[in-house]
Amino acid sequence: MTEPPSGDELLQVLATLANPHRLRVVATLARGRAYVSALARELGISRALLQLHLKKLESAGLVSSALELSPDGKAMKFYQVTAFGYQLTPTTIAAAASSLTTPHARTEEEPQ
Amino acid sequence: MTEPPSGDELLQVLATLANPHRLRVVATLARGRAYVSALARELGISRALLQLHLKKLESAGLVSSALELSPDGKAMKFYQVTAFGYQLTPTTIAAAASSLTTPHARTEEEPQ
DNA sequence: ACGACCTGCTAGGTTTTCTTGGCATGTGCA
DNA sequence: TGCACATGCCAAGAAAACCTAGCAGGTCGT
Repeated sequence: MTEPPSGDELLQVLATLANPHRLRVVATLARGRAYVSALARELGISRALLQLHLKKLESAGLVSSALELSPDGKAMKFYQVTAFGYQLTPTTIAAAASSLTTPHARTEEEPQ
Repeated sequence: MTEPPSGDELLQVLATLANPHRLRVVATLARGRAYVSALARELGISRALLQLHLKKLESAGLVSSALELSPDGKAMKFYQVTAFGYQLTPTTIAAAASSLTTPHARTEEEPQ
């Protein structure tokens, strides 16, 4: 993204991409859209597993989906990558980290 | 980095940065080097926990350390960020994913 | 000797993530 | 009707990550 992401957004993107399956999903979709079952076959993983990974990728905004009807009437859900772009440097991380919502038990602060 | 990272390298970097504590560590070190105990106090986390995070960061090549002796003879381990830079786009991910060696990621040896 | 600093390690429990297998829905076609 | 294909969801075990508490070592100054 052109504007710097919030800490939480960056964290979600990083956590989402930090998985070999999801990395492959993004890589495969980068070469063209595909529907779930076909993608599962191409990647050699189960459909249930792929769906969970796609769910995470979509909730992180890295892929998007569109439910379409094939010519023979079957419902098929197509996924495609979004045009995301994140720069990972000490500086960009420093900027994002300042807006992290602390998941910290001890220093839990209340908005006064 | 300037040349495209391997899939495994990218995966390790992503997994390492996908943690709020480690994100804060990088952010803090980006403003200047620091030694472990001081960094732990500044971040408000235990030293043991910080050391584990620093270990991961260093093994991913995101920070580096140098053991130095303070003027009064105490050994202090200073950490600093490396000048890393990773671009995260569908294209760069597609390039990296082709060199992934982990469908089920079991590069660890069994404890015995 | 003691307290205040610095470092490093690890066993253990908790929490989160990952993965499988099953079951549900629906369509089209022989 | 039965088969092949598409979708979705969830329970529960397996695996990995996380964090704490406690141990060890060291130097310095009072």
